[in-house]
Amino acid sequence: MFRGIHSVNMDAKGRLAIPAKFRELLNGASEGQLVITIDPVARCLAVYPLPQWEEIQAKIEKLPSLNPNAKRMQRLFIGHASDCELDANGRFLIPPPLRAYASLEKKLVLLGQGQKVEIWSDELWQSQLTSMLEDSDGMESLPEEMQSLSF
Amino acid sequence: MFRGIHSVNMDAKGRLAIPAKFRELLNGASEGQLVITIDPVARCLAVYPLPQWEEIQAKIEKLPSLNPNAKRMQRLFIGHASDCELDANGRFLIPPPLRAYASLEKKLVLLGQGQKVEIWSDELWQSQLTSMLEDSDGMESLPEEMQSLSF
DNA sequence: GCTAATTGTGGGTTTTTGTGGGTTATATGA
DNA sequence: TCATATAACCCACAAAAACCCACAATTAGC
Repeated sequence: MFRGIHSVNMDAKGRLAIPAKFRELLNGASEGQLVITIDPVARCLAVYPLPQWEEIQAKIEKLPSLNPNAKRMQRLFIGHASDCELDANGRFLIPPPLRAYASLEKKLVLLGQGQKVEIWSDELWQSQLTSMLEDSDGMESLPEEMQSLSF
Repeated sequence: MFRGIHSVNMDAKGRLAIPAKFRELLNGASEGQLVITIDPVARCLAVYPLPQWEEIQAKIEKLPSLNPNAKRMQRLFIGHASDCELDANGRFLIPPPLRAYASLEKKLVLLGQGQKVEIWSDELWQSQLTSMLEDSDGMESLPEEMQSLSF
């Protein structure tokens, strides 16, 4: 299970070093093979260990092709998915089109999110974070399942 | 069950020594393995023994991914959760991003809160305490479940 | 009130992790 | 077929965190 936040730098060659904690999980689950794609909703990227990704792709492919939203989801999500492999130092290259989608420059933020890791530009993440924290209404309009959560 | 308040100092390396009482509880529940994350509502951190945290994470991950508030909760809560382990002296390192979130400097306050321990900057806690005490109206506008509590 | 044990604190050392850059291979297009 | 650009591979150094040990302070027991 991925969790936690890490600040990392993308180097001049567009390589991203995965922090040691995430690397262990990726190596364990898939010998360093991963899939990176875009988040269709937010301007960030999502990284999955290969096996988990294949399950997700299978589910999405089964959606009815004639439904425009399903088609859209397939184009965005599957269409942008690239296979990557970690090098000897635990780094991989982020494909340039994905870099552009998420406005990635030097400073990035990695967010562990259970089965996937999200990649944000530092700048975008900071503003996202600020608005999430300011918007205190959010907590009152939570889905029912959550109202009863205590933690 | 954690309870009680403790003042502690974070050392120059960002390490925090858990008071003996809490340490016993953590060691018993999880051999010193713990998870620290932010409180999405207040500017403080929350520490859980690993097993309890995993239950909570599982619940939160099951929330619908397309609901924006659920997503927000996942990013804040799971996104900031880091695994830590107590060293031989019962200390652990607070990840720098979390330190920043809760404005932690040297003097901290630990607050036992049942299944979790809250970590506050001493300064923030003092002002929080003052405002909680001043705002005595609060007690009259409690949710129904509480109106009937006797203690 | 003294001693002993436990707890809290500081800092040095070693190992791991992160970062940069050089070199070789591979692909692309002229 | 060759030239150029890009990506994979490899090595070396810098930084940080984990580990370990030793001492100070506090508490408890006698």
